[in-house]
Amino acid sequence: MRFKKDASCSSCPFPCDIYKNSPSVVSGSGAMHPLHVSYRRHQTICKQDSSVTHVIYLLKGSAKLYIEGINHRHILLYILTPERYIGLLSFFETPRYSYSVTALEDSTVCMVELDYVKRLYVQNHAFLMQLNQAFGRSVASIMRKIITLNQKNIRGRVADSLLYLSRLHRSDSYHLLLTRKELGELSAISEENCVRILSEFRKEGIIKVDKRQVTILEKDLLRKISEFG
Amino acid sequence: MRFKKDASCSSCPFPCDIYKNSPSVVSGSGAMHPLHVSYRRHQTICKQDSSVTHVIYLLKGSAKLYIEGINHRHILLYILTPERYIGLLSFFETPRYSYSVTALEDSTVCMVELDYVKRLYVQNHAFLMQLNQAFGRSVASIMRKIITLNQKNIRGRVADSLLYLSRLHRSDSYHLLLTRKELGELSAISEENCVRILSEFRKEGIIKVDKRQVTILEKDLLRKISEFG
DNA sequence: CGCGAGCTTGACGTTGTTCAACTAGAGTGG
DNA sequence: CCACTCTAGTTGAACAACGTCAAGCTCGCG
Repeated sequence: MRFKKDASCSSCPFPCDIYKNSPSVVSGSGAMHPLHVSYRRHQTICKQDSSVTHVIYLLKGSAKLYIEGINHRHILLYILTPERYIGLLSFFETPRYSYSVTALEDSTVCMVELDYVKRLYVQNHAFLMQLNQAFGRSVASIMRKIITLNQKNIRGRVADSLLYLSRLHRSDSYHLLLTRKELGELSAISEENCVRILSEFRKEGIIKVDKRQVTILEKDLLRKISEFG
Repeated sequence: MRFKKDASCSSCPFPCDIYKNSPSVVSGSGAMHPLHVSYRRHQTICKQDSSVTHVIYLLKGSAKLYIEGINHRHILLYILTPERYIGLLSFFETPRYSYSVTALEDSTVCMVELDYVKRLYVQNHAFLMQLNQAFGRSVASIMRKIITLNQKNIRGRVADSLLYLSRLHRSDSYHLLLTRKELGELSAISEENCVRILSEFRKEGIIKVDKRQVTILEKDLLRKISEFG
């Protein structure tokens, strides 16, 4: 279950970019009507093919962004952490989401109506450029993902995922937010092979794994494996 | 080799979106300075990792957009035909291209300085939305591509590519602009397997192939193969 | 205590890549 | 005009990489 409540931005503990860039009065009428919504692990924040009505901003927690393919097999593109847009890619897009987002931990988001953001967008150059740049970075990262998934072997792809998570957590030792199956989806491999590679890396002394706690011991080696080998 | 000449938009035989959306005077000074450039087959129009300085608009010919991966292996994302933006994805992006574009036929493009387009962009809502929507469609198509490349077998991927080209040419019979190797890159498979699948499809009576001329005979069947199997 | 979710490992079969050899046609220079 | 060379296309066979299936293990929870 989830709760909703109207939020007032001036009292919001997590003032977001949209609020920061809002003038005191947005012409064209209509107020912001921000809506804070909480989700628990496994709950879907937005669903592929459903219509895009709000810009969603992640305030607390974490979530996975993935595309649903054939037979509902998932490919996990990246993990969202505060404070990032969730609805960003789709904001510029056709009216429907081309991906799904699901909470990994209990999470809170702020939803702002799309129309409001579009009005803000055309009035505020700085905000416009901010959105566009964030968007551009997403595209660049998707391009890299395509290369990784198609041209690296599974060891390289798992190494990539582990390094990605290390950057995300800003530490060489972190708690995996993902199950083995999800880590496999992030690397576009089967759960079984994901486990196998983790075991290999552990036996080779490259990483330490205790349940979901991962520690990278040989970062340079892992980087070499990620680059191909 | 390529030739350059300054062009005047009012006399341009291919007036583009940028021109159509330009007011008579763009405030903030600076004229448009459009530049028409011709390329021959195999010449590179823009190069992955080089800096983005112009918005490029394809006027005549055709070109392939691809990302260069490990060991210079290419993945062909799509084919550009008039009148489409080439530099579009990168316009919103970081200062460097995340892909390369190479002419498939002798082609002509129009280049407009990025700064000019950015000024235009913030002044003209309609143009802004036009760009954003074109951009959004690109993203949606890349998402579908990821699914295709990762979750379909090679028969399905080649079927996909043939159907894609059929939509592009608006005909069930068309001249392949691509070599077998390039058709393989579009499907992210090896040249040899690409040839093999084409032969299979031919023997099964699904397509007719005479050198580069392809005719789809059993479109429904091809669609089924593309959907998996 | 039993059950289910997450994790782990081995064995096996399929899929797709790579290597190698060969053909056809187009372009080039003696 | 013919030998040459280069590119594009084609096919077969060997091999490696992954996915799938099956079995079992652990831990937390009702």
